[in-house]
Parts: sequence; structure tokens; C-alpha cells
Amino acid sequence: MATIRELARHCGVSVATVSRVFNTPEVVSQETRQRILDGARQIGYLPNESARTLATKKSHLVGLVWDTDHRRPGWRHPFLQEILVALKTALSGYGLHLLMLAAADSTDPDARQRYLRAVHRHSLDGLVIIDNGDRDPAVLTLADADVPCVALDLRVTGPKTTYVTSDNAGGAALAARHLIERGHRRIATITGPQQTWPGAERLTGFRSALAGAGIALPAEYVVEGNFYLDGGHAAMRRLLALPDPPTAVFAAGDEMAIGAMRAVSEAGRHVPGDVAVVGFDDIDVAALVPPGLTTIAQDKAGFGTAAAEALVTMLRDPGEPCEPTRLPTTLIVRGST
Amino acid sequence: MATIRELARHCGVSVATVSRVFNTPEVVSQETRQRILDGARQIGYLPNESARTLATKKSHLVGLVWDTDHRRPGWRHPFLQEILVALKTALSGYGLHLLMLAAADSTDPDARQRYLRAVHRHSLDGLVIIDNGDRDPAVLTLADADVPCVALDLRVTGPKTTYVTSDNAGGAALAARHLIERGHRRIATITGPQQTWPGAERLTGFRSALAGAGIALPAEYVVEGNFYLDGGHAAMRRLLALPDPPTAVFAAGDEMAIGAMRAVSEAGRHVPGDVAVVGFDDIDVAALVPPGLTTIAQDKAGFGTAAAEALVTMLRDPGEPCEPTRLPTTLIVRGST
DNA sequence: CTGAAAGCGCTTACAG
DNA sequence: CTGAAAGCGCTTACAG
Repeated sequence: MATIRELARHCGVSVATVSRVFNTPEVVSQETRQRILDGARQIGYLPNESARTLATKKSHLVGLVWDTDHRRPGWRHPFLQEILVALKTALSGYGLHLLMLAAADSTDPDARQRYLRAVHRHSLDGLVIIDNGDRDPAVLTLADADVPCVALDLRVTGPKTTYVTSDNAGGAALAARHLIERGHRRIATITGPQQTWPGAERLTGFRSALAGAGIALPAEYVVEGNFYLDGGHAAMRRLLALPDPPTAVFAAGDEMAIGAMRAVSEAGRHVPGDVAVVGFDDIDVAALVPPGLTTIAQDKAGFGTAAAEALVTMLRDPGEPCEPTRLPTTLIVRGST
Repeated sequence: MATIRELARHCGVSVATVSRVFNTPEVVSQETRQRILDGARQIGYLPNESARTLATKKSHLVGLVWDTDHRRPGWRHPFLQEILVALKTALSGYGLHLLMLAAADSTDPDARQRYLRAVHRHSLDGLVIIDNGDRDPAVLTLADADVPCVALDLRVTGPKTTYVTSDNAGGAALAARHLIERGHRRIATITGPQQTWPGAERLTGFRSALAGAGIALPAEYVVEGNFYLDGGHAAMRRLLALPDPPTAVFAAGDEMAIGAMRAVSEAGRHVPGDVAVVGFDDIDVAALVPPGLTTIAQDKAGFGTAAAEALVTMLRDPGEPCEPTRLPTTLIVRGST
């Protein structure tokens, strides 16, 4: 690896001039600039990022906090891959790289600080936090950190912290209204865990849409699930066992919806004839599992790009607080309703 | 952020001693070490990684090369998320972090060198390359790079390069023998793109298993797919249109297998009654799509952990070449056969 | 076991 | 428009 000193010697200039070519090129004369650029190519010079970071305190690195502890189920975010692609692509448009922060270390004496410590050690420019479906105490320390942070599906705000999430209540209302339009009146819901923000919001949206249409929602029509297949399956069994079972169900997540559909067929009944089902997310499987799952689609790529943009905004205007982003949701009608 | 100098002053020692506490603790006296550790906690000292990397040339960073250009279909690796979790977890066990390298920049004058340049700029300790299903010229330059590299599903080797892949031929043979045991004799295959390594190997394994059982494989029973749903669907339509259609099909990927099953039902025939189907991968959907897809499971987490181990091995013994890893595959029988 | 000092490869006021 | 020089925060022979 050639160093800046070698290139400077090679071109007969000072290291300061070389440095300027790579940082404030407009300030060096056209002729010199070209000579240095050519020289860099010839001897294979590339600025060393560590030296640069040490001198400037900017690493052009964004940390990704994604807790994948297998002991918690939350690691399996339903469409992380698409978020990741969009995030990575958007960030690289701004010259930023994504650093995946190592999983929580249980031996860590002060786990609450672990992300902030990573920020300091690696001079991270910012942080993106993906909800792991669990309330992680370390996340709370982030809100008043002095590094730009954007959380996905997690309600944290602070002077340099904002979040991106779907219009969960609106999406759930969309689902409810769709079922009402299909003529249903006995409509139940399988909710997400109520301590999660999306779980709570989707129930709220569903509830008020029914109320708005003057349709009652008996307590036994609200069953809490866990966002996974087995939770949806178990919840649907309970609903089917009711003396007055629902004719339609809104499951607050596609996996639960698929589990629910399975419970319906195991009971010898049919989707959508006996029970109509609407999900939430629009994961890949939704289109593949017969008869096709009607669902509320989230803007998966939107999560990634919105997060990148929020980050860059905060990086540019360190003073200004950054407004949260609410991504619109869409109803996708398939065979299950 | 406290610096090493501040901590040294705080504890009344030299910066060299502080540095030793964090690098070669055994060399400093128990008493001094404890005092410095306590001091570090008090004033919140954390070694700065950039300074460290600059001084040592080791970044403890592993670059992840995963080309997600949306113009190519390959970005959608079927089980990347699981690989990623396993990789990240295994790496952090060795004190390594994962840096996602930015996507290819089409304006890059020398795209072939882009990963090596990232290695140099960020002083990466190693590289993990995920097959994007396409022959990327930049990957070829890696084989004789002087940085440890491990490729997933990509046949590159070199003094510091190795790969991890499934026993594709063995898995395909497993599939073939399973269908033979079920009594089938007219067995076709929907292959992956033959320029991909897994695609080619699976066909080879399938072919020789049939040959070993004395079963003929007519040319029209071999249809090339693209690893995606639509490719499997189209291929199956061609197979069904044959004058003498097969009674069983081995699709070299689960998505193709699901597309194939769909084509079967659209033709008014049944799986497995009219046509039995075996896939490859064992992606999540395989268990969910009725009647359940019999498939050859790959060891998804194994990819990640094997890659991490190979990397660490090469890091430890820079001289020794590292043997490639072949992960065993398993037959999972479900309703489709 | 500990310290003084050079060096890692950059950036950036400060002069000119 | 360009250069000399200090500084970013560490590590590591070299002495003692």
C-alpha cells in the first residue's frame, strides 16, 4: 500500500496538497490535481480510512444494531433482508458503510452501554436500530446519546434520535374495513404481543375501525399471539372453539395469519368460505400459500431508504431534530377474503 | 471520550503501561493493572479502534461482499438472513465485526478491484463473499489477494482463499434415490443455471444417481431453470406437455419446486399423485406450502459458522492453505412425494 | 515491570 | 494555490 507521503514525493508536491485533492479538490489547481490523480493511479494510492478517521473523527460508518440472540425469538425479523438491501444501497449513495455490531455479550458488565461503546470505539457516524421484538434496556440509553440514531419500529426519540415505522393503525383499519365491505360482522383479531409497539398500534387501529362502523368487538374476539406461526395457530383454535365463532379474522402478522389458516383447515373448515383471513406484512409466503393471503403490505424497501435519509439529514443539520417517518401501507387482496 | 493520555495521567503511569493493560495484560503487575482498569471505568476510557488499527494494521473487521444490485436477480439469496446471523455470531466470538461493503458502483473505473480496494482502505482482516448467482469479474481478483477470503457457494481457491458449500451432488443423489425408492422411473429435473456452481453440481449428482440405478434420463427430462418461481413454473409446463411426461421431478431449488407444483395444479393434476416433487434448500416456505415440499435441506447456519472458522484459521496460520468445507445435506420428507 | 520516544497515515489551521 | 508542522490516539521496540 502506497502512502500519502510516497505519492507526494512521486508527484513532487507536499502531502498537504495530496490530501486536498481527495478532500477539497476545488482548492487545488486543475493541473496539479490531475497530476496527483494520475500518480495515485500509477502507484496504487488509496487514502487509509483509519488514519482519516483518527484525524477527522468521522468514520463514514453506520452501526447496525440488530440483536440476534437466538434465545429470544425476535431475531427473525420478517423482512430484514429487504430492509438491509435498501439501507445498504441508500447509505452507499451517501458514501456510508454499514457495520453490523456484534451480538450482545452476556458477560458484558454494562450491557446497557454496549452500543454507545461501539459508537465511541469505532467513531461511528450514526446508528440504525432494528426492533428485536423485545424491550432491550440498551436501546433506552440511545435516546439521549449524542450520535444520530434511527430506530425501526421502535418508539424512541431524542435530540438526535428518530424512528421509521409503518402506519400500523391505518393499515389495521384498512384490513377491518375490507372485511366489513365483504359483509362480515363477526370479526376477530389475533394481535401481536401488546408490549411491542406495532402490536399495540395494530390493535388500536383495528378497534377504532370496527367502532367507527358500529360493529361490536367482544373481548373473546381479541386473542394475543406472538407474531409467529404457532401463536396464530393456537389463537385460531381458541376462536374456532367459541360458541359464536367469528366469520373473519385479522391477524396482525402474516406468519400468524398462515398459522391461523392452517388451524381452519385442520378444523375441517375453509378459507375464505367459513372464515376469511387478513394478515399484515406481505411477506413472500403470503402470495404462495393457497388460497393466497390477503394482507396489508408494508413498504419494506421504504424502511431502509427512509432510515438512510433520516440519518443523513441529522448528520447534515446536527441541530435540527428529525421528524419520524410513517410509511403508508397498502391492502393486497388475494384468495383468503 | 477520554484518551489514553488522560487515563495515564489519572493513574499516574505512562501511556505505554495503559496500552499494555489492554493488549498484553500479563506483562503488567497485578496491582497496577487493577488500578488502571478501575480508572478506565471511572473516567470512561475505551481504546479508539482507528488509532489502534492505524498502529497495528489490524482492524478486527471482516468485509462482507454481497452484491445486491437489483438489476441482477441474484441479490435474493434464499437464506441469507440465517447465514448472516450465524456468521455474525461466530465472528463476534473471535472479536471480529462484519462490515457490509457498499454495492458495486457502476461508475467505478476499475470495478474488478473494488473489493480489494475496500480491503486496503479499511484495513480489513478478511473477506466473506456470498455468491450472487452471477459471475462477477471482481471475484476473480480475490483468489490471489493477500487477504484471507472465504467464498460461499463459489469455487474460488488460492493461497489465502477457500470456500464453503453444500454437498450439492450428494444432496441431488439423495433426492434421486428417494424418488426411485418411491417407485418412480420416469424422473425429470429442473436444474439451476448451469453456469452457477451449485446448479451444475446438482445436475451431475442427479444424473449419476439415476445412472447408478440403471434408469435412463432422456434429454427432454432435463430443463434448465433460473432458481426462481417463474423458472420452475415454466419448466414444469414444458415437462407436462411432453408426450411421455415424468411422474416425478427433482427441482434444484425450493422456489423452482414451488413454481413447479403450482404448474401441476394449474394443469389440473395433483402432487404427489400425478407428479411427485422434490426441492433443494429447505427454505421456510417449503414446510408451509401444501402439501408440504419434500426437499434436500442445506445447513444454513453451517455456512456462517464454517466461514467464520475458515477465516480465523487463515488468520492464525497465514502460511497454511485452508481446506474447503463441504456441508452435509439432509433429505426432509413432506407431502409432495 | 515500567517509561520515553518514534511511528502508524492522514487532516487542517496557519503562513506565505 | 501550496507547504511546513502540529496533532489525531494508539502500539511497540528499546532501555532501564
